Amino acid sequence: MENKQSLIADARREQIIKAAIEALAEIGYHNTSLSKIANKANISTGLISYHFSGKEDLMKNTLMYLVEQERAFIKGKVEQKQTYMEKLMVFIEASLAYLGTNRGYNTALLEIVFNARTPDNVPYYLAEIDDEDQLNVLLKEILYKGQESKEFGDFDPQVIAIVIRGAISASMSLPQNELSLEDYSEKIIKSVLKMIKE
Amino acid sequence: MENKQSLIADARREQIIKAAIEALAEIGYHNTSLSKIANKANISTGLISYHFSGKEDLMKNTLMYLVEQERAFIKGKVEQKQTYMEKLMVFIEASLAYLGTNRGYNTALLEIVFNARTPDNVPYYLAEIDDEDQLNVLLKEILYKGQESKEFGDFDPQVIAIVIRGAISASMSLPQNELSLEDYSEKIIKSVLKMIKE
Amino acid sequence: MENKQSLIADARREQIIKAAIEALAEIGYHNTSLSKIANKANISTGLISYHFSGKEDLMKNTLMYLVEQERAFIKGKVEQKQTYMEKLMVFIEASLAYLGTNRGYNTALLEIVFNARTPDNVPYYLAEIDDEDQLNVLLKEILYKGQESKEFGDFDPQVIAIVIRGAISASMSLPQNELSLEDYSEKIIKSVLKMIKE
Amino acid sequence: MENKQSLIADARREQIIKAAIEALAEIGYHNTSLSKIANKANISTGLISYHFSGKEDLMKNTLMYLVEQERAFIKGKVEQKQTYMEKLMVFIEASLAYLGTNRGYNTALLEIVFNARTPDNVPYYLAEIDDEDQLNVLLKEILYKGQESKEFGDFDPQVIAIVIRGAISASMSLPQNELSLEDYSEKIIKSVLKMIKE
DNA sequence: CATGAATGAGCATTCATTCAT
DNA sequence: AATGAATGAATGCTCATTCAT
Repeated sequence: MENKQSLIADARREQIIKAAIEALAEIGYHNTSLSKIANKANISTGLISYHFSGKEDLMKNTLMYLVEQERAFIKGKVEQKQTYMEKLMVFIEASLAYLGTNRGYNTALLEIVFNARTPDNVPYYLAEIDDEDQLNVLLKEILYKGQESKEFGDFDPQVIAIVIRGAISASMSLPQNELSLEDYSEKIIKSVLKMIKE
Repeated sequence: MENKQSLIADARREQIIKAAIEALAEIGYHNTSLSKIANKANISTGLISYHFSGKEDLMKNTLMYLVEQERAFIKGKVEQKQTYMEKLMVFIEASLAYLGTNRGYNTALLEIVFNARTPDNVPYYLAEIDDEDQLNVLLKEILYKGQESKEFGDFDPQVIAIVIRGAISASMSLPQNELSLEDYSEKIIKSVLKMIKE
Repeated sequence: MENKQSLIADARREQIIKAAIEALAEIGYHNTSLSKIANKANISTGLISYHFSGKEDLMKNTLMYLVEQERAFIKGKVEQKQTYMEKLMVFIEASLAYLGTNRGYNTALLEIVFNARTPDNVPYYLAEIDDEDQLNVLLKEILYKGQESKEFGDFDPQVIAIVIRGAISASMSLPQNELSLEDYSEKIIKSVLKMIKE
Repeated sequence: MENKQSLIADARREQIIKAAIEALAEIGYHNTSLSKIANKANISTGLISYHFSGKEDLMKNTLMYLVEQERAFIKGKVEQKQTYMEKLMVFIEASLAYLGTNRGYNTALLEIVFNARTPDNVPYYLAEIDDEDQLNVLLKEILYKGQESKEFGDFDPQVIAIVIRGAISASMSLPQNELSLEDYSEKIIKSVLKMIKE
């Protein structure tokens, strides 16, 4: 019985989260009210408050959902490769591809990260939210092990990780007409290789 | 007469903008109301509406102010150098230094860019607001002319510009205790040099 | 269940409308704010916005309510009469009586008609709001059928309708001490009869 | 010196009043703010407060101006006629013609009469504003003297005056496409003659 | 006589949240 | 589990008025 109810509850929660993502992508964080989300999900406002302890809780859960989607996609691609060089290349490729194909998800994520704040008013983009960003952990691991296995040369993995992730994020502000995502991907990889080469 | 009055108005506008920056940095865009700004500036809410046509107008002007501060600082440093190699290095150095010493200004800028929207609901971070980001123009110029003068090797200036600016932005999320800004700056420069070397 | 809830909502809407009428009659349209109406109804301001989409919507509904009250009263009296002559006389009589006994309602109606504007800024008193004024339709019908049945003589029903309704409206500005409503009613009827006599 | 200043002041007052009339006709009383009037007149808001003791004072003066314009026009026409019958006919004709040619003025007048209130919150349309409406006095005089001179039959001049003025006011809500003002004028006169005939 | 800076109150509206049902 | 009625606070904004210059 509890199981069944829990299933219903879980489905409801996901339904609400998906409605939230849609709203965030379309109208942005600060126009996204609980009642607009409720509208999109065809449920009552009160029901959201029943399933989430408040707006902040909903946003935190939505963010976790979005992060998990991206992480799973990229991790899946990386695990299919053997060498760290390949893993690194596919990490960059997959990251850019995910951003390219899931504009809405990415917009929603940005809206939350740059707008939501913890109860003590720290913005998410500065907060050391729970466990350290898992994609960063993955990337640093690739770089570190690539050095250990002598595939890569000498560099500070933490710094290079930041540079790579910066380059990926920056792709968002690419002038879309001048440079295709594929070209950008290729060129970024080439540049990164120069940085990590022996 | 007009001059004097205009000076008063200009001073007021700057006072309001500075109060807005403070508020943005402290409590974030979506908690920053006109009345909180007015409070900080010790003036009435209505006076803000008298000097700016609305909240959006105030935010746009605040953004312009912030961008101009940063641009002036960095451009000043760059112009003191002769070779493009030096110009590039000081561009990165100055950018990171500015971010390090003006956390509040940078936070305020981010809050606006990622939260404000044009009247037709396009977020600033996607909108092709006014002329293309002037710092980007400056950076691309350095890279381009450095290639022409044979100081730099072969690469796509636009892509490298994005990577560099991504690395600079990403410095914001540096784990502050593990790596000093100076170290980061040095290491970034070293990595960048690898990318642009002949 | 739905029925019960809907009844609650309907009762609330009528309560709000009645509070609006009171406020309009007492302090006039442009001093009648939602919060003053809320105060009169002992509810919160937000609740008005919950039941009506905005001030204009509330005013439109209030106007419809007022018009319907008057129409129902007069139409009821008219239907009790057989000949068109009698119908016409009772139309005038009832109109004046309604105005006399429901000063507040009539004031509220005037306040709305002469102050409210459609979203495109057309005043209600010029706008071809919904169907043509139903009382006018009723009056013109009486005049027209009275001509057909040879009870009345020859005249333009539309013009006479305007004159009659003008005379009724003008009663509002009667110097109340010099001439009683009953006397006025009687004299108006006598004059009107002269106009429509064969 | 005083004379010259007074002339300037008078011109200023008229300029402000004319700007007010324009604003009232275009956007209605409740959207007409002092600053919008000031804008139209190309002067500062404060100057209006200098020449009029407040918004109510300005509106009262604007109303007086409008009433005087209409009164002068109609009285001029009436005085050119000799018999009371002719005077009556031209009174109606001129009233309707004035309304037809001065829509803006008439709209402004309505906006004031139905929106402005005395300091003790009595609406102008109910207030026994200063001297009794001068056009009403003129009309009653025509009717009364016409009876004395045996041109007209027996009726209550006050009641007939109200009816006539009601008919004139009602012309405002004439369906403009179906009936021309000239036709209406002619038909009204014919009907009125029936009422006052011996 | 005229300006423009400034105030403070009031406005309609939206929102997150609560609660009885 | 779910609804919809209700609250009270907050928001951006406009306004009539005042006042030093």
